[in-house]
Amino acid sequence: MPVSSRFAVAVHILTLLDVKGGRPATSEYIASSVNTNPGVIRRLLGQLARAGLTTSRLGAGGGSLLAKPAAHIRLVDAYRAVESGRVFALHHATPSARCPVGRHIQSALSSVVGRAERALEEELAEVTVADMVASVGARGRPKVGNLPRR
Amino acid sequence: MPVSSRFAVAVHILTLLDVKGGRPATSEYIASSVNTNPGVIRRLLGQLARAGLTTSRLGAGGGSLLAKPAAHIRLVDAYRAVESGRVFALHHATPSARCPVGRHIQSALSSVVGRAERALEEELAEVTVADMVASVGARGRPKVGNLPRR
DNA sequence: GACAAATGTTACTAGAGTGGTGACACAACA
DNA sequence: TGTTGTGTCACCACTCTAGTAACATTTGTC
Repeated sequence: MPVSSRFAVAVHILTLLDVKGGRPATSEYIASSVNTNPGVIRRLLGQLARAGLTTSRLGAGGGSLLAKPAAHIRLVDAYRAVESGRVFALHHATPSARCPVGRHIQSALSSVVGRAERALEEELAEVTVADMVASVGARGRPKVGNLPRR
Repeated sequence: MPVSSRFAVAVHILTLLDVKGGRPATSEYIASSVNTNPGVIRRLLGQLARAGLTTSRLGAGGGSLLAKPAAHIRLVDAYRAVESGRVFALHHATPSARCPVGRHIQSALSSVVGRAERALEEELAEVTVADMVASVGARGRPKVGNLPRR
């Protein structure tokens, strides 16, 4: 399964933005914390902004900010913003319609796969960016979030 | 997220093997139902056999069989057999240790990601190959399985 | 008004993973 | 002994990822 790190970096970005607490963070600054290239960060910030999770200020003194309180941003929001949302693909070529299994396997599979993907997203919906800030332990400022469950 | 169809094809194979009910299925036959190349099927069958889900008979009249009753093979077994089991990757390069967020984000993330992946696998553990046979509607032979939940 | 600092976007690249294809040694049955 | 079929390897084209560079545009500051 080709696995991407975009979700991990997106959560890192959002956590960092909250820790900065209102001061805009430049892509250069974020990139140095993530240990990657500013271009990669800007690409992800573009997706997060399109999803309404971040905003940015152009020009000198600019940078990115959270678009809403960290306690209102769930990790599943970041996930949907930067990933396709599909963990599984069905068959590339449609199976043989002459075979009883081939004829119905895809609809049977897609219901199972849908439940599994939903379970994954529900788990990501339980955690907010504020929770991440808390569990990262940066920051004294009292946050709404509590530690991740369990 | 790079998405593979191996799980879908693996479930297709297992379902087909049970429907054949004890008669060995050749990779050629399976490939024609899946609508792909016998080589692809053999590659997957190798992984399924290594996981103890299928066996095969060499030589003329040979082919593949389920290694245990369909009701005892859960879809999560197929998933673990043919996929990496990782839906998410953490950062490629380790984040900056000089940043409080960078220092702790990976351990915080891996616990969240672990829970999400576990939730996905738990959902796949609820369904057996026998369930798939039933919901595909092939076969009158009474099976243990019942229809997928919900 | 000019300069510097940032974003937003595009394009290119190397590397990895996927699945399709062919080839071939080996095993088993008739 | 010939045929059938597995198991395995190698190769290829395609796609996705992330790293990198470049550049127009916007904004703040002197």
